[in-house]
Amino acid sequence: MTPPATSTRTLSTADERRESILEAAQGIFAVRGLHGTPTMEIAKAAGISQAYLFRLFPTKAELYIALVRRCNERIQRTFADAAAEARAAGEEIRPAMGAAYVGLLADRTLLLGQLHAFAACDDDAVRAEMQRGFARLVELVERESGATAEEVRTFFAHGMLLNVLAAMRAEDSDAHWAQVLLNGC
Amino acid sequence: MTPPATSTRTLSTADERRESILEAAQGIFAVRGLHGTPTMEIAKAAGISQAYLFRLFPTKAELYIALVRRCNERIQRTFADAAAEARAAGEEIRPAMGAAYVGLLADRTLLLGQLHAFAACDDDAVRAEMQRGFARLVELVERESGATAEEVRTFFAHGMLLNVLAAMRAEDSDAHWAQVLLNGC
DNA sequence: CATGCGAGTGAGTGACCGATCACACCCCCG
DNA sequence: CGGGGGTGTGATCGGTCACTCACTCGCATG
Repeated sequence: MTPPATSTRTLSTADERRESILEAAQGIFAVRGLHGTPTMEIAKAAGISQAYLFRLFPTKAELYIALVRRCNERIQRTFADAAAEARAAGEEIRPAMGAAYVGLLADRTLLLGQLHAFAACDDDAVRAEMQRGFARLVELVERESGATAEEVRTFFAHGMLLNVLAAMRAEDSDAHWAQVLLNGC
Repeated sequence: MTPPATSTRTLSTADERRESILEAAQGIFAVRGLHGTPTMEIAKAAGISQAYLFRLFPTKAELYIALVRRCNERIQRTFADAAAEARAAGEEIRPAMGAAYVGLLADRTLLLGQLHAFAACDDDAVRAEMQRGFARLVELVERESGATAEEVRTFFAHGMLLNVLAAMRAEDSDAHWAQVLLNGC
């Protein structure tokens, strides 16, 4: 069933392929979004044929949703880990979650991917996945940080601002507006 | 040149058509975005043939950019008017801009359209237009309201949060996360 | 070695979409 | 009334895209 770890396989298992496809797809979808990126580009980036991509993900939409779920789970896990570590070390939770947040910002494709996921929310399945992700994340932040509703709201608001600033490439601009809005990151 | 106002014209001028196309396009593009919406749908919504749409806007991208510019100008004008009115009435500027802001929120297509415009920022021309719009808006808010950089940042951050909440249809949800994030609108 | 199964692909197919073009129609002006 | 310029359309084209199918190959097992 499971090949030994020392195996010199040239072929991958389907699960390994799915994972590497999702990894490649994240970088591609993050630039042009669900409707803007052809499946051929993703297949190329993943190093497989387009035909095989469609065997592993029966539909472009299903691939996209799997990617959205993966990103949401990654964000969720990052925050949960940070909170758990702080709690175990007897440190304050709130700054730890802030730090985890800043760490996430380093990944530009995550921010852009999230923005495109919001834009793709016209699709029912995408919207359901995003709502589910937000629900879990808000719950986690509230429970772990003990912040008030207004604090939580401002926390997420600044996150969304960073999404759009990433899309506009504010970091590459030294214009006044970019300085003002990016200040504090 | 200009037809008399009492004319019983059945044909429109090109400028009138362009305007009604942009009006129709806003509602359509706001749902599925630049890459997700076919030009045929816009032509249908505007009540003209697709061929004529392409005569009035030589390219789908140019139509989209004209729309983005129109939206930006509308936002800009709304804020400027609110500030001017408050100033003339001797009232405080900052609450007036907040009120103008809330008024803008009533138009869901404006929020969704802006979100899709951010997502379309991979296109150089779209990004340039959005940067220009943001630059002018930040400048206006700063100058008129006299807010600090941090206040301006938080102001825009909450605006961007409302964009994504509109995309996720948080207003139609009575879930906890929606209550928390929408509270105060 | 034989055989069976999962990994992987080249070559399509039908549908759709952006863009074009030849042409019809309306309206104003001399 | 005739003609010219602006409004508007039907038909279509070239290209692209999501998705399919028939097929090959690699590898573990007996």
